[in-house]
Order: sequence, then C-alpha cells, then structure tokens
Amino acid sequence: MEIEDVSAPPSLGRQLVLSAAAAKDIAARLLEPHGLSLAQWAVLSSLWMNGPLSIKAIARLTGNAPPAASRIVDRMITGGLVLRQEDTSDRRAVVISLTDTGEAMRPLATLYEEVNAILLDGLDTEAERALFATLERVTGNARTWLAASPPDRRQTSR
Amino acid sequence: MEIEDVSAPPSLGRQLVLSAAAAKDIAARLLEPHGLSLAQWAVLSSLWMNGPLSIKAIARLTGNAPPAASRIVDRMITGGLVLRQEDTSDRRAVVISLTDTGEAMRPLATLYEEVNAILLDGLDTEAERALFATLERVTGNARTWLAASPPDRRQTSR
DNA sequence: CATTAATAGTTTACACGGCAATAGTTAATA
DNA sequence: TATTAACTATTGCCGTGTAAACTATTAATG
Repeated sequence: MEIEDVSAPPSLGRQLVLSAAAAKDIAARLLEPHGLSLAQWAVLSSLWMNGPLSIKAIARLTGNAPPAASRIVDRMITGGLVLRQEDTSDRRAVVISLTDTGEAMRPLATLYEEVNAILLDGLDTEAERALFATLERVTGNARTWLAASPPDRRQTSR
Repeated sequence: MEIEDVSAPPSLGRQLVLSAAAAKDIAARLLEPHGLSLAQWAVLSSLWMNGPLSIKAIARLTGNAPPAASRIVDRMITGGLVLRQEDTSDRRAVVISLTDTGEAMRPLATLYEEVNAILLDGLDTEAERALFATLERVTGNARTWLAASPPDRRQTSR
C-alpha cells in the first residue's frame, strides 16, 4: 500500500499503525510459501512454546478475543495443523494440540527474528534498545489511560 | 484486550502491533461518544483537510485499498456524514463531500493531538524525536525489503 | 443440597481489511 | 478513427477483529 502524506496529520498513532502494518506485511510475505497466515502462525507459536492449550489460553497468548481464536483454530483443524479434543478434567474446555504437520513447522518458530533483522537494519544497538523501551512506555501509557477511562456504558448515574 | 506475555517471543513486530492496537483503542474510546469509528474519522479527516475527494484519493490518504474506502464511505452515507456525487469532468469517478453533519464534527480534527499526548506522557522531547525518527526508519526498511522481495506469484518460470 | 454466579467455548451480527473480477469511461496507439 | 490499454469504482469472496447472546459446565453461596 503506497501512502503519500499529502495532507494527513503528524500523528504518532498513525506512524505506529503504519509501522505495525509494515511488520505484518513482512511476516505475511515470509509465511506465504508455507501457506500460513500470520494469525495461524501466532497460534502455532503459542503451541510450540507451551504445549497443548485451551482456547482461552490461545486467545490470551495471541492477543485475540476467544471468538477470533476459536475460528482461527477451526480453519487450522480443517488445514490439518491442529487437533481439538475434550478436556477430561473440565468438560467445558477443549485442548488444542499440534498434529504432525503442525509440529513439522516448528522451524518457523524463529520467524520473528528474521522480521526483527529486516526492520532493525542499519540501527545501532542503542537505538534498538531505546525503541523497545519507548514502545513499552507508550503501550503502558495507553493501558493506564484506558483503565482510567472506562468505556461509556450509557449509565453515568443510576 | 489484556495480554500477558507469559511465553511469547521478544518480537519487535509484536511490540509494534501491540502499540498500534493501544493507540487505536484510545482513538476508538475518544470517538465512541460521537458514534464514529476510527476508519470513519480517517475519511472525515481527509475531507476536512482537503475538501471533496475521489474514492481513490480517500484510499490513498487513509492508507486503504479502494474497495475498503468505497465500503466505509457507503456506511458513512447511510449515517448521513458524507455525500457521493458524480464527477462531471470524469464520469468514471465520484466526488465525496461532507454533509452538514460531517462538517459539524470538524472539531474532532485535532483528535490525534489528544492521542499523542496520552501516548507520549512522561517522555522527554528527545525521546519523542528519537521515537518518530526510528519508526520512520523501521517503516522505510520494511518498504525497501518488501519492494525487493516481490510476492510469490506462482510463476517463477513460464 | 438447591440455587445462583462464574466460566469456557461457540455462534451470530457486524465492521473492516485484502485480492480478484467486473462494468463503465477515458487515454493511448496502430 | 478503430482498437487496445489504462483507469475508477464497485461487487464478491474470504480472513480476521469485536461485542453480545447463548449453551454447557463448574464453582460459590444460601
């Protein structure tokens, strides 16, 4: 997506969204030959690092809400990457585990290192460190503010 | 969306996606009382700053592909925010312009400044400057790499 | 122990992103 | 000028995200 900033505001949010989109594009490009989407890779990554997981755990680790995780897992079952089994100790829950096909893709677990290298090309160690630290600060600021300004539930008084 | 990094890789891409999501969440929270989505705000912002625009121009300014822009505009027409008219000089094109309702929301044009202030809280001027510069470098790196590694079109030979 | 509350997962409805294909119009060219 | 190419916008199909409603199960409480 080419974007010429003819008349758009100098917004940090915009810059963050552009940078994040660029990172996603790189990951998607690297995953394309393997027939994986980034969302699917994130689920596989969670399973590679943690073993079999519930939908709730997958949702938490991938940063999605449970409905999204549930559907992504659906497609991965269709694609033969994972299995869905009952949790014998809690019949509400399910256990998602890797198939041999999903396990065989484990070498892709270090994908993020390739993406890092591409994004950070030409930056010195100090700039890298500062970038991570500042991004964490920014994310923390956002979370603090969001927690202090709860969504308008249309019941200010009651 | 709460995310606990129990066992997830230290990925810049991940951190960028989290930061961008946090910025989007803040903007969405601020827009909620006005019944606007962030995508709709971006279209309005383009129109506030540039006057009536074609779909192609809106797509370029908001960073979307034309089909997405076209559908967002559809919803905004339904919502009474903008109008779609024929372009008399080029009958392929359309001209999207603000209704009075859309124009009346112009005070929201500086929304990004509020978001900036929240995200950058506690950061000194130098850290801010470094953040913007580094993010631009990162985005540039990504674009360079993407241009040099064209998508697999499944026709290496022919 | 019976009722109530909380939890796990899914389904539905919707917003929003991509690409591919299409119709209609304009520009380029043989 | 007739044909071909390029361009604008839209539609279709799909993947992904949210919130809300729902089912089934488990935990908490009277």
